[in-house]
Amino acid sequence: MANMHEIAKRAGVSLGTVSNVLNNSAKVREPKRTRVLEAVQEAGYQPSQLARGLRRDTTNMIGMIIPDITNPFFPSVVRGAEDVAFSNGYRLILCNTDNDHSKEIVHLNELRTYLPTGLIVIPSNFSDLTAQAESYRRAGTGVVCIDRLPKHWSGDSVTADNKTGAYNATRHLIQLGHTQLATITGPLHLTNAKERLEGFKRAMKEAKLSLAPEYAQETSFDKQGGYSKTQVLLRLIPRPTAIFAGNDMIALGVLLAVRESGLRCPEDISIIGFDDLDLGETTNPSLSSVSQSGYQLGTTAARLLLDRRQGDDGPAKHIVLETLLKLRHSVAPPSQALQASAPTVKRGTKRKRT
Amino acid sequence: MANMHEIAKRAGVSLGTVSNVLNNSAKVREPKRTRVLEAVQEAGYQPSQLARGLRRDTTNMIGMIIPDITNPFFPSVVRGAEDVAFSNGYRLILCNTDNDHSKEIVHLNELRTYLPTGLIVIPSNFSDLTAQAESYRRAGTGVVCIDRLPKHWSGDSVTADNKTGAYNATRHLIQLGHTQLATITGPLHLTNAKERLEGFKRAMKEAKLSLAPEYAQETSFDKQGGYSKTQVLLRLIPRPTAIFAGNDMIALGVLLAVRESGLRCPEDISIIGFDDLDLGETTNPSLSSVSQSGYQLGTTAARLLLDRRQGDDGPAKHIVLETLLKLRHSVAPPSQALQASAPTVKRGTKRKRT
DNA sequence: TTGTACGCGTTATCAA
DNA sequence: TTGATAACGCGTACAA
Repeated sequence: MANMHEIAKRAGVSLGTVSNVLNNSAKVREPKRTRVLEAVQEAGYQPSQLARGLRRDTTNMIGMIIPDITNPFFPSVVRGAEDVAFSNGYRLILCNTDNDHSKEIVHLNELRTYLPTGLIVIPSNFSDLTAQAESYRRAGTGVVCIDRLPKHWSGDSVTADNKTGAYNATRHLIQLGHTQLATITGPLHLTNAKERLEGFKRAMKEAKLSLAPEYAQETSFDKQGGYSKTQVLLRLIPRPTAIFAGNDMIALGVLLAVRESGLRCPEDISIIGFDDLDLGETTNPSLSSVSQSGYQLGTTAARLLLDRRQGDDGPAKHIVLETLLKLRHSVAPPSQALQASAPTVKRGTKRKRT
Repeated sequence: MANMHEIAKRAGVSLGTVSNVLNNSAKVREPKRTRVLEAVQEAGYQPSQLARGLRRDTTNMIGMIIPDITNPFFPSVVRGAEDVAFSNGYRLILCNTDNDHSKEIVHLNELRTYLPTGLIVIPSNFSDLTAQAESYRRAGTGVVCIDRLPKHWSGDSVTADNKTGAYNATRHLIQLGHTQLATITGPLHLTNAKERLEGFKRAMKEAKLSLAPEYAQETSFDKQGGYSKTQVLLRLIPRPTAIFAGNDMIALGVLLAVRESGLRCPEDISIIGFDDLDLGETTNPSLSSVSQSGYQLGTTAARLLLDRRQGDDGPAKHIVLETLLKLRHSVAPPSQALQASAPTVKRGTKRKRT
C-alpha cells in the first residue's frame, strides 16, 4: 500500500510537504499543493491510522464497552454513539462484556493501548472502575459512564431519570385506582434498577400504600426473570392488580406468565415496563412503558467525549435524560370485583372458564 | 504509560530481552525471565497495539461492516463474530453503513489502514466490492461477505440457504390447502431477498399455482413496508389467504395491517416470516418463520477469517447455513368458506362485525 | 542466550 | 514556505 514516501516521490516534494498538505499544518504554495493532491488521488493513498496514532499519541477511535449487544435496548445506544462519532471522523470499537467484570477489565486494559479518543462504558456491575478511569484520564482520554454507574463514580455520566420515570409510572397506576401494586426489579446492584425501585417506593409511600417485601421481587433484566417472578407474585394473597416491571424484557415475561395463568391483561392485571422497546408495540396487548431514548443516551455520551477532546476540562458532568410515560393497552383501572374483595387465584381461574 | 524501556530498566535487562519474554520469541533464562514478568506486573504494562501493529504489519482487529445495528437481525450476527474474535484475542471495529454505499466505501478505505486481521461485511447493496476486496487481499487481509453478496463476489462468503428456506415455507402453506398465495419481498437488489423470492416461486410452480405479478410485492425489509404492501394485497381479488414475508419485520407489518383490516390471523390469513427473531414469539398470534441463526452466521465468518489468518489459502469458500421452518400460531389451513368461493374484502368486513 | 540497532509510517521541530 | 531529521513503541535480524 502506498505510503507518504511514495506520494512525496511522485509529487517531487519532500515528506514534510506532503504531511503539511494533508493536515493543513502549514501553508503550501499552489503548484506543489495540487501536485501532492493529485498524487494522493492517483495512488489511492490513505494515511496509516496506526502510524498517525503512534505519532500523535491518540487515534480516531472511541471504545465502547457494553454488556451485550443482543439485549434489545443497547443497539440504539450504540447506534447513537456511532452516528455522532462517524460524522466527526471517529470510529467505534465495540466490546461486549456479558456482565462479566473480568472481561470488562481485559477490554479496559487493552483498549487503552490503542490510544482512543475516549471511552463510553455501560458498566457490567457495581464494581469500582475509578482506578481504570484514572489511568485513562492521565493519558488525556475521556471516560463516560452511561445508563448505570459503577461504585464511587465521579466522572462524566449520562443516565436516564430512572427514579422520576418509575415514580410517574407507579403514580399513574395508583391514580387509576390500583392499591395492590407489585414490582419486579432488575438486579439491585445495578444503579438503574435500584433507582427505579426507589421511584416506585416513593410513589407508594406518597399514596400511603404499604409494600410488603414479597411484593417487590428482584431478578435479572430479562424475559425469563419476569416470567418466573410473576408466577410468584400471582400466588400472593391478595393478588396484585398491577405490576411495574424494571424493564420491558421483564414486562414481556410478566405478560406471558399472566396470559398463561388464565388472567387477562389489562382487565385483571395492569403492566408497565421501562425502556419503551419497539417490541412493546406489537405484543397483545401492547405494552405501556416508561420511554427513555437509548439513541440519545449514545449521542449525548459521544458528544460529551468530543467536547472533552476539544479541551473542555470543566468538572465532571452528570447529564440526566428525561423519561416519558408511554401509555398503551396494558393498563386499565382495577375491575370492580377486585376492588371490592381481595382477589384470590381462584377468581382468576374462574375467569378463565368464562 | 509504561513502555518497554521502563520494563527493561526496572528488570535490569535490555529491551530485546523484554520483547523475547513477552513474545516467547527466544528462550530467556530463569532469573531474568521472572524479573521481567514481575516488572510487567508491577508497572501494569500493556504493549502498545499501535506500535505492535505498525511493526508486525497487522493488528488484532477485525473490521465488521453492517447496514444498521438497530435492525433486530444484526445484533446476534455481531455477537457471534465478537465471541469468536474475543476468545481468540481479536477485537471488533463496528461500522454501520445505513445501506449507504458511499459510507461503506469510506469505511472500507479507512479500515484498511488499521491493518486489521480481516473484514466481515454485510454488503449494503449489490454494488461491486471486488476492487476493494482485492486491495485487502493484496495486504494479506481476508474479507468475507455474509448474509447477502455484492455483485460478482467471488471471495469467501457465509449465507443462509434462503432459497430452500423460502421453498419449504411456501410448500407448507400449499400443503395446508392454500391456493391464493402472495409474497412481500425485501429489496430485490439484495441477493437474500431475491433468493427467497426464487424459493417461493419454485414451490408455486411445482404446485402448478399461478402467480400474477401483483401478488408479489417488493418493499424495504421493515415493518412499514410490510404494512403498506399488505394493504395493497388485501384489496386484490381474489384476496390471498396466505402471505410469505421476506423477513420477520415485514411479517410484523403484515400482521398489523391484517389485524387493522378486521381480518384474523391465522383464520383468514396465514403469515410466515423469515429470520425467526425473538419478537416473533411474543406477538399475538406468534409468528411462524424460517429460522436462520444470525449468531452462527457471525461465528462462522469469524472462524473463516481466523483460518485464513492461520495460513489457509485454499480457494474461496461459500458456506451455506441451513434454515429450519419454525411453526407457531400464525398459520392455519384456509377456512372452508374461503376455499369454496373467491373471498372479497367485503367478506372480511363482514367478519369484523361478528 | 543476550544486547544493539534499525525500521514500520507518520508528525513535529527546526534550520534553511 | 520548504525540506531534513528525530521520535513515537515495538519486533527482529544480527552481532556479541
